[in-house]
Amino acid sequence: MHFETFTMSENLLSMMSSDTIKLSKSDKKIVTIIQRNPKQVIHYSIATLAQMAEVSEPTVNRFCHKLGCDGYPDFKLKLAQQLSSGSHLFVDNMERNDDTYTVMQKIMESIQSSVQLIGKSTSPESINQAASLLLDCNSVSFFGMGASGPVALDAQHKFFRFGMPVIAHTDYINQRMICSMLNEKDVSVFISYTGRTEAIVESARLARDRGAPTIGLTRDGSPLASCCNVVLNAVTAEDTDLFTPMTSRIIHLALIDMLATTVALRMGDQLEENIKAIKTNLRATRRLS
Amino acid sequence: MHFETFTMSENLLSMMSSDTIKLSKSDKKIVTIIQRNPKQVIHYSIATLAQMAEVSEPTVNRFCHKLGCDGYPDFKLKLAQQLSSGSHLFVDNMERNDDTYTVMQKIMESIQSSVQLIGKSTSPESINQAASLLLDCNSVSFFGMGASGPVALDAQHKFFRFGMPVIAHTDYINQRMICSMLNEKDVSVFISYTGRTEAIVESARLARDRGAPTIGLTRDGSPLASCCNVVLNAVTAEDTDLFTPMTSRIIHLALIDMLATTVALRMGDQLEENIKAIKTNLRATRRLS
DNA sequence: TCACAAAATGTAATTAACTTTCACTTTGGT
DNA sequence: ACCAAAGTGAAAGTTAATTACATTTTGTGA
Repeated sequence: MHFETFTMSENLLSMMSSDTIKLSKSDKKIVTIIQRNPKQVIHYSIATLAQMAEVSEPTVNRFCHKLGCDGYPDFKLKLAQQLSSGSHLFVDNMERNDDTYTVMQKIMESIQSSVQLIGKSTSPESINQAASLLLDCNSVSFFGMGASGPVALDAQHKFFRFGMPVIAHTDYINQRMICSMLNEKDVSVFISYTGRTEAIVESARLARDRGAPTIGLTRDGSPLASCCNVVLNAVTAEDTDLFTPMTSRIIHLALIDMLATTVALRMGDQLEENIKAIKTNLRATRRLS
Repeated sequence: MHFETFTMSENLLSMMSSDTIKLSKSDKKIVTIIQRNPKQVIHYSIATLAQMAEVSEPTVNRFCHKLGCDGYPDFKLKLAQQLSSGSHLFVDNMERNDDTYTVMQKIMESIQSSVQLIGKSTSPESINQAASLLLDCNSVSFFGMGASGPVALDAQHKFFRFGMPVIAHTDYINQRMICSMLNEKDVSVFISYTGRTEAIVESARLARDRGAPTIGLTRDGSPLASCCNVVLNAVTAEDTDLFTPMTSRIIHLALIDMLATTVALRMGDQLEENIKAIKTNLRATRRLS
C-alpha cells in the first residue's frame, strides 16, 4: 500500500482545492495565486509570492509547512516535480467539445497517474508469491471476459513465449469445463477489474474448491479477491465512467508485465534458450526491406 | 513530431554526459556526484553539493550557468522537472538480480516515458483523419498477429460497444479472405509495432489495392506504414529487447483509446443510447454482494 | 456585548543560501 | 621558461528564507 520512490506525500494542487487540510483566509489568497499559474509560481521567490497574494512571507512559509513541505524551496521543488510528472491532472472527464489534442493529453495523464499508482497499491510480495506459484506448476490458465478477454490472451502470448504450458479462456463454457478439471498443480489466473463478474467469480471458486492455486488480477476486497490465494491489487487513479475502462486494461497489462518479468528473471538460463528459439523462427515472418 | 507542452530547453543530464559543452576537471567532479544520484541532488544546497564534489561553491555556480541555467536554484528546479517528467530514464534493461520492487519501478518508468512520447510523436491530425474514416464507413476490421492479436481484439471490444459493425482478425487465413473482399466503405486497421510482419503488410496492400481505406497502427516509415492511408505513429521511448514488447502493446492500446474517444465524442447523442443499452445488459452479470 | 483564549498574521531579527569580486593557481601554447 | 588564458577558491556582498516575538483577528461563553 505504500512503496514511495520519489517522496510525494500527496498531490499538492489537489490538496489545495479539496479540503483535506484546513486553510485560513490568507492561505486561500495564496492558493488563488498558485492555481492561477502554477508553472510560473515555481520561479517566484517567497517574497514575490507573498506580495502577489498580499500576505506576509512567514504566512507563505507556514502555508508550505501545512502542506507537508519542509519549507518554501521544498514546496517549489515538489510543485515543479508534480507539474511535470503529470500527476497534477484534475483530469476531468471528456468534454463534448474537447479537441483531439486535449483528448490525447487527458488520456495520457490518466494513464500516467494510474501507472504511478501501481507502485503504491500493489505490493512486490504479492507479485513474488504469484511468480512462485507459476514457477512451480504443470499448467497455467488465464481467465478473462469482456474487456479482460484480450488481457487474458495477451498474458497467454507472453507466457507462451517463455515456453510455459499456458492457455487463455475467454469463453464461459470452456472456463467452467477447465475449472472443474484443475488440480493442485494447475495455476489459474482470474482477470476482472471490478472483481464482480459473476461468471469469473464462480469459476474462481470452483478452482479453489478443487485445491488449485488461484491468482486474482483484480481489486483488493472484491468478491473475486476473496476467492484467490494471491491477489495482485489493480486499481486506477480515478474511477470515472470514461477513464476506468481505459486505464484498467493498461494497468492489468502492466501487472502482467511485472509478473512475467519476475518469472523470467527467476527462470534464468533455461528461459534464454526458449526466447532465442522463438526469435529465430519469427525472423522469417518479417520483411527487412 | 513536436507538441511540447512544458517548455524544456534541453535535457540537463544528457547534456552532462555527452560533450555538447566543454567541461573542466572540476565540472566533471560535479557531474559525477549528480549522476550518482540525481534525485537526491535536488535537495542539496549549493554548499553541500560543492563539498561533496570537493570544489568551491562558485565553481558549482559557474557550472550551472554553463548548462544554460540562471543559477543554482534554477538548475535544481530544471533538474527536478526533468527527473519527474520521465525524460531522464536511462532505464537500463533488467538485471539478473533485480529485486521485484526494482522490476516494478523499471517497468513503470518505461511505460511512463513511452506514454509521454505519444504526445510528441503522434499527431492529433492523424487521429482526426482516422476518426473521420471510421465515422463514415459500413464496417471496420482490425488486424493483428502475435502480440498485436490481443490488441486487435481489445479494439474490437471497444468499438463494438459503440454499436459499430466491427470485427478483429488474428488468423492469417481469415485476414486474407476478408481483405480480398473489402470495398471502399470498409475501413481496415492494421496493427504491428515493427510494421514489418510480412503477413500484415501483404494484407494491408491487398486492402489498399481494392480501394478500401486503410489505417496503420505502426511506426512511421515502416513497410506497413507505406501501405496505409492514415498512420498513427507508434514508437516507444527506448528500443531495448526487453522493454519494447511491453510498452508497444500499451502504446497501441493508448492510441486506440484516443481514437475511440475521438470517434465517440463526434458521434454524440447517438452513442449514449448504445452505451446505455450495453451497461444495462451487463449489470445482470455482476454480483453486488 | 464584553472578556478572553486561541488562532492567525505581520514586523523585525536572524540565519542560511546564493552570487560576485578579486587574487591566486593551473594549463597550454610559444 | 615564459606568458596569456582559463580555471579555481577565499572572502565579501547580496539576496532569500526562517524564526522569534508582538500584534491583530476570530470565535466562544458568560
